[in-house]
Amino acid sequence: MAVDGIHTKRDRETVTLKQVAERAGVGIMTVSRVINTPEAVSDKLKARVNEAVRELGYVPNRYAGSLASARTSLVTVIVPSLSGRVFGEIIKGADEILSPRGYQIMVSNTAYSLEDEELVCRRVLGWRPEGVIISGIDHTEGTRRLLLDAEIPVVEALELGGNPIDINIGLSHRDAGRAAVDHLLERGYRQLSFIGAQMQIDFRAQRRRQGFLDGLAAAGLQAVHDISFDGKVAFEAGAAAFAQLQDTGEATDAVFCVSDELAIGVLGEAQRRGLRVPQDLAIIGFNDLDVSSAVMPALTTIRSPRKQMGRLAAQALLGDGDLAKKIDVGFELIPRGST
Amino acid sequence: MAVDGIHTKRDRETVTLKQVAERAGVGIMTVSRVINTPEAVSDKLKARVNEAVRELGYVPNRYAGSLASARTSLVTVIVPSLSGRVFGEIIKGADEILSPRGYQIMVSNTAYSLEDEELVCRRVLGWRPEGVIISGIDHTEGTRRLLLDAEIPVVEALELGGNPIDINIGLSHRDAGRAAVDHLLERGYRQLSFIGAQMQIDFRAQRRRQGFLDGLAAAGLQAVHDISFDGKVAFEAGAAAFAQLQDTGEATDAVFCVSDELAIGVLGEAQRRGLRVPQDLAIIGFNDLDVSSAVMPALTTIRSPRKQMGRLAAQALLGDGDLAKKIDVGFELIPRGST
DNA sequence: GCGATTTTTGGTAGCGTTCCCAAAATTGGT
DNA sequence: ACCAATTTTGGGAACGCTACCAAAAATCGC
Repeated sequence: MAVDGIHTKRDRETVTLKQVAERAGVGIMTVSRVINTPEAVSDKLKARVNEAVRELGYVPNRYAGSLASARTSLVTVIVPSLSGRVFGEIIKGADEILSPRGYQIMVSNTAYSLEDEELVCRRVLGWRPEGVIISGIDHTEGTRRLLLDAEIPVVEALELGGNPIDINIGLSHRDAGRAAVDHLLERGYRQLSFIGAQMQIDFRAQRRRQGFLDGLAAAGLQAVHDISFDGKVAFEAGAAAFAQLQDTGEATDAVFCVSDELAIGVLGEAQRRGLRVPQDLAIIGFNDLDVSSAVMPALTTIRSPRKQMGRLAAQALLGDGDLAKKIDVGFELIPRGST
Repeated sequence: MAVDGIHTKRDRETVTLKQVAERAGVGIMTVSRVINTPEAVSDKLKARVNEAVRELGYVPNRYAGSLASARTSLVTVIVPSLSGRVFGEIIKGADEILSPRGYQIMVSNTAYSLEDEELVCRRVLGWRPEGVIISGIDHTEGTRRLLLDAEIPVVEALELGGNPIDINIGLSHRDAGRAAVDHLLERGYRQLSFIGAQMQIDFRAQRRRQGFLDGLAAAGLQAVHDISFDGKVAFEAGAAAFAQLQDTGEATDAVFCVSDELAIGVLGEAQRRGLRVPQDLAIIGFNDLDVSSAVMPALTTIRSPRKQMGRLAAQALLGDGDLAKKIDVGFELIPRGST
């Protein structure tokens, strides 16, 4: 309990191994062993040491330990955003695997900027992680260089493709976009539109859009509207984009939204305007958020196994089994009421 | 790039200060200065050193640095869950303040268990954080002891009350529950019910319920239903709980849900059963998720300033301004279409 | 009961930095 | 040009722990 904020001096007398050793009347190494390899210490001393540890409230200093042993038990996860529901699940999946194995996760976010990613990467490598999980396959040359030089396993997660630094786990967002069109076409819709947001910074979203456009082209069609909303991905953004689309342009009978938030916003706005979904307007999203099945009609969407990707990424870092260097986790189109 | 998973030996030849110093033809301390206090080094040497740093791809080792300086620039945030939207915002708020000041955040989760919290706490203190943000005010004696002994600023966030370890930032969940009843009563509803989930482990939810019951009692009323769903907080849980409530019990004309997820689930189920909201049934939630304003009718709910709490917690750790030891961030009841 | 193993314990030398101080180089005044 | 004051540079001793090896204690076989 400090009186006023963080203090920087070495002013708190920390309890060290040596103090515990003195208190227990044993050598310093014995204390170290009680903590790290208790099976190598006699029961008698172990009891004495544990007693001293408890009395003094000793907590081993990881910096000293890691410096001496060159092991950090740290894995860093680099994501574009801390707030999204999407990345939380990746982190959770990875943590489920890593925590029980004694690894600590350190999360850093890049705010969807490749330059920031490089900065973050450099900063984070100072913590000498034993593995890195990083989002996406688009990085600056500097980032690639840093990661390569670190000589630790690196998993690029979420998207498949490019020239992987090391291990790549994800799915083809292009194929996902394509699957969305195919589904809409199959259902008989022909006036298709696209709604995205923040498209300049989200490469995966760009690829979903591209897949969508390609699919349309393959069917000899063109997008009626191809909107990228400037604001953040959010429910209101979807509503606003759809309002704009309806007010200014030609009629559309199906919309592919780059994410479920937008799709649900579109759904709300469409209903407000008296459109019947899916009769007058079909809507398909991407992500399968938990809300997506709760809205009415439930949203047709494409689910990516996010938590699974986190788990696989963690396992790949640990060298579990003989996981491939490239894992396509695929995606699943979930047809529901909105199409 | 490692061939197969994390390797533990000191087998990768790391670039150290010394190597950079040799390369640049300067003393080791000069390199250290170029990195930490560049203004104290002549331009000539600075250039030479930076060149060497770049050529060798040197990244300072934080373990050595922290061990020597007794500064870690680390702040840990302990939350009950990694997946919820709620805690992500706290973390984000804290990160917004701490990142620019050069602090790294380390997040750990307790899975809503006080015992795990103590374990997590002990583990995390090994990283010698310069401050701790921990969720809630309920902790084991051991946790309190650990945190007290660490002699670092500790912020207990999210809820106000108890006997704070150090700094306490939050709101009264009891008052929030109370506000919910008052609102419903004022709107003329009299057959009030409560729906919660995972109530045994979520102390804040318990207090909201208590406030609700107290408010009812104060008005000389009793809850028609008082349900705690066993599963996780989720949309379907709300739907299931409401279905159960409708099928088995007396009529209710208003429901207070311990969280918006449940409330939205209730809303969906009510509509499916042909109930008009808010005429036949009023619904009020807690949290004000982003979906809550997107559903139809929009959900009346109670908003807590989550991101703000994260920011304030971070500022309190930094000793910014002269923040009080106890900050009530309050809450806001947002009346919308569902009541 | 005694030497040969085997198990348990402890000392010492780093790990890669920063802090503290002293030495060297630069600057300024006259 | 010389001395004093100032700025810039570098050396050595921590920081708290683990790896490695040697010493001590316990165990075993006969």
